[in-house]
Amino acid sequence: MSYPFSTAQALHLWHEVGLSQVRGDEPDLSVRQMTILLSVYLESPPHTVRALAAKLHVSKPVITRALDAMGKLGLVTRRRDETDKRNVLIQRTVGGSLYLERLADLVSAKSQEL
Amino acid sequence: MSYPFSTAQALHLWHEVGLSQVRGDEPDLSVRQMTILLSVYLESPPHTVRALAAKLHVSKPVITRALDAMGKLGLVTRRRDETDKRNVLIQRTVGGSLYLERLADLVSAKSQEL
DNA sequence: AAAATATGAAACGGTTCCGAAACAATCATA
DNA sequence: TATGATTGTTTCGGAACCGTTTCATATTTT
Repeated sequence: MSYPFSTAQALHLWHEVGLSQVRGDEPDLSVRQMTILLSVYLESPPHTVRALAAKLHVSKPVITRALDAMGKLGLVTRRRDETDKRNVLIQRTVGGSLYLERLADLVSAKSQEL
Repeated sequence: MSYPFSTAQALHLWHEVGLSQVRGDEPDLSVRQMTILLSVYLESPPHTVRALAAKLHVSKPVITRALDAMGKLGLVTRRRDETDKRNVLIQRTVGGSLYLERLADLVSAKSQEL
């Protein structure tokens, strides 16, 4: 992107994307859940509960519960770390990839209508 | 903005803004609440519960409760419509303006770091 | 004036989330 | 091997949100 947003454009973009999410049938994730999901998909593994909690400045139970919820939606999976069985490794799924792909397309499309 | 986002840039922007919101002390609004707030501030008055519910494809109680919550935070106010006393007019506040101003600055700033 | 309509809020039961604390499992250390 | 740390989960009471239904008030229609 060559030029940054104006603040007015930023709000319009947020509004449009929010409208699409609220109107749509997809269950809309909370800001926390979405941020966790994006961390898992945009940053390099491994992803652990503790590391995510520290990164987002939230407690570990917040991460655990968000993973429960997103796991039910098929957006992430958990697996035990075999080298250190205390750890849980959060893994990507096809469903999560598709979900974020749709989000990215939506944002990208709305950014062209400014 | 001269060029639209790439989908990868869109996800990075969403991630960065989400991180700032989750980390910050501000209470983060739900997607629905945020979208209602943006509708009130970006579109021309008057704003009624019914119109907002229709616009977002949600039920009226969803709007009422969101207004309750955001009212407590000082982001919006309600006033009776004197010409049709069934209506409630949702009004902007200084607090709401400042809140969205901070959001806009955040998004605009993060969009420059892509 | 009476009945039907419209609007927003309140009540209800169920689900989800929160922070704090307690917990089981695993690892590291001595 | 026993003790202490570390990791993720669970539990607890409290709060918020959901959809549906019911309600009070106000307006419109007949």
